[in-house]
Amino acid sequence: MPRVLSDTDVADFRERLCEAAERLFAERGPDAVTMRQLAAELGVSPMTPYRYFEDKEDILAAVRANGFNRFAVALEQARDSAVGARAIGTAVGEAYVTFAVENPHAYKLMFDFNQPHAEKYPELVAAGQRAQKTMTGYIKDAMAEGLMSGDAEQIGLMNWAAIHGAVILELAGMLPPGGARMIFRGFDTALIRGLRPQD
Amino acid sequence: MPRVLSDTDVADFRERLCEAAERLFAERGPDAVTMRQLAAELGVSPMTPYRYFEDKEDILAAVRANGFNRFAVALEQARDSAVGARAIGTAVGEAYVTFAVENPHAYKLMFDFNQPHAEKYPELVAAGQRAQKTMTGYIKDAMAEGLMSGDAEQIGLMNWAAIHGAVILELAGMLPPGGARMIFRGFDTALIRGLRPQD
DNA sequence: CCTTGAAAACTTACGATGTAAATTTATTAC
DNA sequence: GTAATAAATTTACATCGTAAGTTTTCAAGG
Repeated sequence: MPRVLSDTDVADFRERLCEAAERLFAERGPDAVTMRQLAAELGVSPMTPYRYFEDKEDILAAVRANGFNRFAVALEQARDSAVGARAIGTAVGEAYVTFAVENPHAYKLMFDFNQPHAEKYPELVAAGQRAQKTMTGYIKDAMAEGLMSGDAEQIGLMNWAAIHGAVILELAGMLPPGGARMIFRGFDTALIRGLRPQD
Repeated sequence: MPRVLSDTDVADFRERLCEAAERLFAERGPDAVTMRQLAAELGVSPMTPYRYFEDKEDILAAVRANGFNRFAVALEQARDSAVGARAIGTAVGEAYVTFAVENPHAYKLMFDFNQPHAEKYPELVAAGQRAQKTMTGYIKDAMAEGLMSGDAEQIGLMNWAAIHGAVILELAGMLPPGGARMIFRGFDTALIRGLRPQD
């Protein structure tokens, strides 16, 4: 009887709305991302998005998941463009900083630690883990190549924490522009030296 | 003529309001920090705070500055309780992690990068720089003692970024309790080794 | 074709928020 | 006591997310 939305209709709408949200974030800041503005961007009424998303939180989770997937792609490309654990580590770290600096709004949204109930969105969790996996995966390779020794898991977290911390300090305005990249490079060399086997 | 507020009256009110805001943050989360709730906590009408603060943004800036000053005190105490650059570095790092873990809401608010126009609040900037100074200051001493070589400013920021990243990972629930401290200790030893002079 | 009925979209409405404007209260100098 | 004015309150408004109610749209049965 009635017209019914196909799966691709739904997916299309969700995607267009996410794109509009990212555009608003980047061009007009977080305060411009309102339900009414989003609807206006798509030329629909303010309540229409509620047919496609649970609520605004659900929309933000989808945008974050999108961001994490783009982020993961950038990291994976960097990893695949380098040879050897040492070069891969550097390339991935540089790509990490580049993504954060070029997509500050996306990065801030992705890692906003005031986001409640992130665990309720499995797609978001999966996208985050995909990025994290690339960030930390090459540590084991570095150990296999004899570049490092220690607990791979902890060293991976260490490296990830360091870059993340540097980026966040820069995005918070507590570092000069380009500061995060410089700090990463310092880490890159110092950690490699400090974690070298034997001593 | 009319009653006029003394400077201490103003300072008192501002302080009591900041305390109420911190309490609301800690006990009921960010969404509970509304002008009406704040006013109710002080037993005044919702518009009264506007006699003492520009707007809500100004209140949050004051709360953040408060947090940074308490943070700076904790770091300075740690620095003054240890002897020798190596021990000071460890003590300050431990104090950093302790403050963040014991004051998660304050810490999150202080470093919330979604806060716009932070540069408009010189008191906040000064408080942040005060903390930064302690975080990075002992690096020069470490160099004077022959423990490290390199750019002191950059190494200080490096250390800060690493601890900050680890803390944020823990506050975001991505590390087990105590994980940030473990990661910091890993950094502490690895960086000392990696930054040692000559090689 | 037309009717029909449910899905989808829209319109309206509500409570909450930050805060501007208008109003009332309180205090002090004369 | 009274006038003047700072401080506080009350009222009001635009905007937010979204619940509820209404209208539109389109595929199937006659």
